Amino acid sequence: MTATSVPDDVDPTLEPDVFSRDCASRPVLQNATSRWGLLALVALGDGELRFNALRRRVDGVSERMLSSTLQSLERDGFVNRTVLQAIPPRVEYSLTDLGAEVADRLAGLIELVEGRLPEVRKAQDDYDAR
Amino acid sequence: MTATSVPDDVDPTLEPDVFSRDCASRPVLQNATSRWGLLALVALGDGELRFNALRRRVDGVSERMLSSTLQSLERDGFVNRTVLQAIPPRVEYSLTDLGAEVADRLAGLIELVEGRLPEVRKAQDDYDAR
DNA sequence: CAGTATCCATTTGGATACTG
DNA sequence: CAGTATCCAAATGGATACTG
Repeated sequence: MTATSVPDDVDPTLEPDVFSRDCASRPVLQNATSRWGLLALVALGDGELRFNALRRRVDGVSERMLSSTLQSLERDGFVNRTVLQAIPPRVEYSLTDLGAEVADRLAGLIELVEGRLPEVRKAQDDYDAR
Repeated sequence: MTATSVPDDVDPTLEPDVFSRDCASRPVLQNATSRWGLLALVALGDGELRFNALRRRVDGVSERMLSSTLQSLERDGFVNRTVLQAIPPRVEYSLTDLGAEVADRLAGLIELVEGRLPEVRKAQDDYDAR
């Protein structure tokens, strides 16, 4: 065994391991799977959308939360923000290549959960009945 | 067109649509993709674990959060909780069939994000440099 | 239209101590 | 060992009003 002063699970440049406390992938995953992040990514998977169109699609999201969610997704490289010079202002949101891959996986997850929802409801009813 | 007093996007028994505000799949997805729910599910994908073993695997989770996370996952039918009568007490956590399918998808998502982490870091640096 | 600013309520989450 | 109970700090999230 060789002695080392650099434990793998703290070095951010080698072999990311999400199970380690400080892994950089954790906050990225949280942005992508957050309440509104997940829905925004999947909504954009069907094509680019402007701010208010996206807000209508993601039913229930406030302006503030959609705005900050999109900023996080843009920062992580999942979403492109394109400002079109015009009056009134137009801003188009679209997925990057990476964002599209993430969105595909999330769409699969949603499809799975929606499809098995009766099973989930049953489990919930059984659990609550105890 | 036929008149109806039951809009599809509010009736919870037909065609769940996650984009609708009251869709029952939303809280289920949030439990599965929450900060600790995602890690617990994927950790259990490698085999059943006892409470403290799971806690060690999911680095950084508190007892309280792991406990409440597991309760949510059990309620939704993703996790089985088995109490083995013994002293000291033993409780085994494992995935249901549905939980295993969800965990597979989440593991794929994690693998994707970990693998593309350099790309994400680059995007973050570019964004922060503005 | 596409946000930002402000304020406030709710939720989440962590530390610690304790129990069967 | 496998939790629960309590307390408190911080983050999340919503409503509303306002701006370029």
